[in-house]
Amino acid sequence: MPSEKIIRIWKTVTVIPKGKVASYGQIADLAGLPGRARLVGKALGLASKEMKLPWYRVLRSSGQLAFEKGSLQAEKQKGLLQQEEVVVLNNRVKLKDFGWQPDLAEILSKLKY
DNA sequence: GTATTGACTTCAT
DNA sequence: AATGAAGCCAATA
Repeated sequence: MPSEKIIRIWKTVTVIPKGKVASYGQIADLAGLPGRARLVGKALGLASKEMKLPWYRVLRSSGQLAFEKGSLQAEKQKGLLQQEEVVVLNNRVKLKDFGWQPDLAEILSKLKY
């Protein structure tokens, strides 16, 4: 069984709005796990199969996709993002344009601490 | 119990 | 812009 922390990360990822992206660190923070960016990556890795998570909306803090350019996963992620009108160029997204800026109400209503 | 490993981040070259 | 080192800490081994 996954730990509570992992579950919380999954829930948090679910809250990312369509057409927006968030960084691993940001998700960690929102999940109440500051400094646990790497755990977010691990959580997504566990969930990638079988679950319907918008894992592809999670990027590095730089806006870079977490996967190597040209990799199967990177291409797949790019396609999924573009399906949501998110522009991906040279393996990266402009956070200035697509970065998610959550407000407190949105988080509280969907996560329920 | 210690050691290594990350779908990371930040700061410093 | 591109590395690299250090920091991070739960999960694995």
